[in-house]
Amino acid sequence: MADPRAPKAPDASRRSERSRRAIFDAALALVGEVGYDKLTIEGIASRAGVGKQTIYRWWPSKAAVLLDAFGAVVDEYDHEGLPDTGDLAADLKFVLRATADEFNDAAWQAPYRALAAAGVNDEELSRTFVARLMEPSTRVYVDRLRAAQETGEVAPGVDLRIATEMLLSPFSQRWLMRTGELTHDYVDTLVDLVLHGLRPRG
Amino acid sequence: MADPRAPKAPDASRRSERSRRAIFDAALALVGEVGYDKLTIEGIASRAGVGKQTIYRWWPSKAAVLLDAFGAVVDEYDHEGLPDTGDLAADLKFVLRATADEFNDAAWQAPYRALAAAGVNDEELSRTFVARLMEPSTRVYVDRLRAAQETGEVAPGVDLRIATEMLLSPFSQRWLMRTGELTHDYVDTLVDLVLHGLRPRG
Amino acid sequence: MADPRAPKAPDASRRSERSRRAIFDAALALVGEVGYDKLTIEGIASRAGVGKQTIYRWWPSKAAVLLDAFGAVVDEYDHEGLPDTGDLAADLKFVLRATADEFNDAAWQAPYRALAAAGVNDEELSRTFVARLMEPSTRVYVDRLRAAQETGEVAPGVDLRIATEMLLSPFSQRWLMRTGELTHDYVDTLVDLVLHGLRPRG
Amino acid sequence: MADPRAPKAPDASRRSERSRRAIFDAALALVGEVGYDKLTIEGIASRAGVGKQTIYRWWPSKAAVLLDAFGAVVDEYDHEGLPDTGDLAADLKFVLRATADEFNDAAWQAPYRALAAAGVNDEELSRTFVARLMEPSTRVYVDRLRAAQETGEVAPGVDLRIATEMLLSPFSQRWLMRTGELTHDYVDTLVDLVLHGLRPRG
DNA sequence: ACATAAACGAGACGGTACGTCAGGTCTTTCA
DNA sequence: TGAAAGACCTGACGTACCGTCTCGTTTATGT
Repeated sequence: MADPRAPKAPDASRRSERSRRAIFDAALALVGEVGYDKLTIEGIASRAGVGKQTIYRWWPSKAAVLLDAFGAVVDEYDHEGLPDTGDLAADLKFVLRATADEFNDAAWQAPYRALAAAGVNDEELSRTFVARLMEPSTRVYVDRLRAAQETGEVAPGVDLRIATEMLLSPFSQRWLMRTGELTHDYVDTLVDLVLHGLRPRG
Repeated sequence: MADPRAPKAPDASRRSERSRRAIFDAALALVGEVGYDKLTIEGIASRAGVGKQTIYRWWPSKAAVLLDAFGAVVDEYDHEGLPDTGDLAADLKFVLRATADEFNDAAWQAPYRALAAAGVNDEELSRTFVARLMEPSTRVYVDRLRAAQETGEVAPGVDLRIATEMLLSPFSQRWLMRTGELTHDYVDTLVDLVLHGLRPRG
Repeated sequence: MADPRAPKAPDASRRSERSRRAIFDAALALVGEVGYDKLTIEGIASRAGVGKQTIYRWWPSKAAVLLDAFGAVVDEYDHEGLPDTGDLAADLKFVLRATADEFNDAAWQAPYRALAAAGVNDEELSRTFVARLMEPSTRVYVDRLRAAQETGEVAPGVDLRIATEMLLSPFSQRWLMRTGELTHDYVDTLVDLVLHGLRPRG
Repeated sequence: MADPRAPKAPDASRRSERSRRAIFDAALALVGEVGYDKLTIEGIASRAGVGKQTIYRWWPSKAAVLLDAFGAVVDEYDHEGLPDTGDLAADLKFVLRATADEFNDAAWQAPYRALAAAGVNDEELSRTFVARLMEPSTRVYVDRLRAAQETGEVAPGVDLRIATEMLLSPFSQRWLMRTGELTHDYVDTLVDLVLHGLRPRG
């Protein structure tokens, strides 16, 4: 029973896949070239060889377009859990070093920064951004820490969500606010310091 | 030795203090009312009873106006160091609880969020933002931790800058990305977890 | 064969007739109310209930708008030739008296003056102004004088273009520069004096 | 007895002659370089090395400045009457040919055109323009024609003001509206045609 | 296979804000 | 105290995009 007040419900089954792809490509290319503030719907449409209405039909804002576009890229990566060699510190350092390298890659910077920034001012967008892009990566750390908690490497009773934040937030914050470099040394120091705090006491 | 290529250097000594104040008030009021994206230079000028050119003469962007405006407010606070009762955990919890309350205050939210977001996409702005608004607050934590290190509460050799990040970044990140509430309980748990990691090993 | 350097060619077939009309009406009304110098594109757009871009899309300047607007009004008049009763003097006086009355009408004054003035400083505009508004009225005089030349009322060999100027220029000049009134008496005297000069000699 | 409502009465005796000259020079130079529409008070002030207020103190508009500036130049010419060799046609042709050459000189064009155009839309300005610049040149023609009327070359009873208009208006109009060239041939034809009309009848 | 309805490309439209320019007023500083 | 310098408020400029709204033109079933 459709809401008769609804303005229009475009028929998703007839949607042009070609246009969708072209819009994603254009959006990602443009945000890298001109930055988020100068990214425009008209620019995306023109670069994609698409009518403006085709964008407005399927997305409510340029942030939503970019989120979908970036999400499509991210989804192509496998999201296996973290490795579990039995050495928690080594496992965390290994993955975080790889993540640091990723964040230092220019192709990721522009869209990720843009979306993070847009989310800061737009509550709904930030919820989607967190759920779609941040939560999946966060969860694997929580899972690995839980495994470590079960083997006694991490003290029982520690709030793993907060523990993960202690690990990932300094990392993200440094990058977002440019308060420091994301080097492998930094990652190692951070992991050691955090794990020390999580270790069973006494 | 002035740069002869400089387009024009307005004479700061003739600047109207009345206009400057009115612009700050208008900017802060408007960013709270309509949000950063709908904040416009024209809107600020009109609300402040000021010509647009008076804004363009002294600031390069709306972000710069807002940064100055918010900075002026922040500067009115005393920036004493953290209390030092000898109990590091208690001191940190006391101050962080107060900060949490501050961040939950709507009047602070709008401009701070706006500037953080703008900084994410604008390197130069982010440097100013960090130096002007974040660094002063961060430094007092570093100082308090150094004092604690000297009394042996904190292990020698710990990188205090990173330690401070472990404390403040999860806090900021939660707030910026809305991944959780800033409650007193959260603050207490975070402080305990972090301090445990900093404690001398034994 | 389109000029590829041309910036953009708006599609005239999609043009809104309603907007075009509204712009003409607004331009003519405003030039009468506030005068040419205080006539603004923004004012026209606002009065016409039209976006500024809709004006800039189709006209290069406010003078061009006004020229089209006034031209559209003028085109509604029939441009029959002058009457030919066989009495040249009477025919000229009859038409020139009517023209004098027209020029003394406030509704004609504002746009005509404005365009004449704009043309003085803008060569291209003046060419259009002359071709579109002045030439058609001038031609009918030349034609009538030619007929008179064939009947012998006007001396053969007289340059009819210059003869027409002798008749019309004093008239226009008086009005433009406000050096005198355009009365029926003035018209009669002028016609008599000019025709005397054109009469066959001997 | 000064009008106490008058906002301010600058003391003309203290006026800086140096500034006045510089303003005239700047105005005439600029109107030639950029045209009347792009001539600005700020531009004149800056070029003249003068404060804007110094212009506003002494003139009400840029047209007034230009009128004074051009008038000062014109006043340096002697305004003797027309020559009177006894041959009216020859005398008129001689002077009108010289005038045609003058009007074809670029240095005269810009300010004269500008003032004529400004006068079309501004009644008060046009009165001053006519009285200051046009009337003196016109009067010498009227005087010469009166002399001719007394010798019988021109029919008694002819309105000399209108006769002069028949001679000068076609000339000015051609130039203002660019409807034709001001050649010596043109001048000769015009003079002959007009004089024929003025000749005693019978 | 073909009718038909939707999505599509294109882009004109009424708007808002941009950043710039100049107008005319006012104040400060200097000679 | 007149003049230079220039900051100020005002308001129009011409441009860029916004989001909405037609226009024909594909395209993709569904009978």
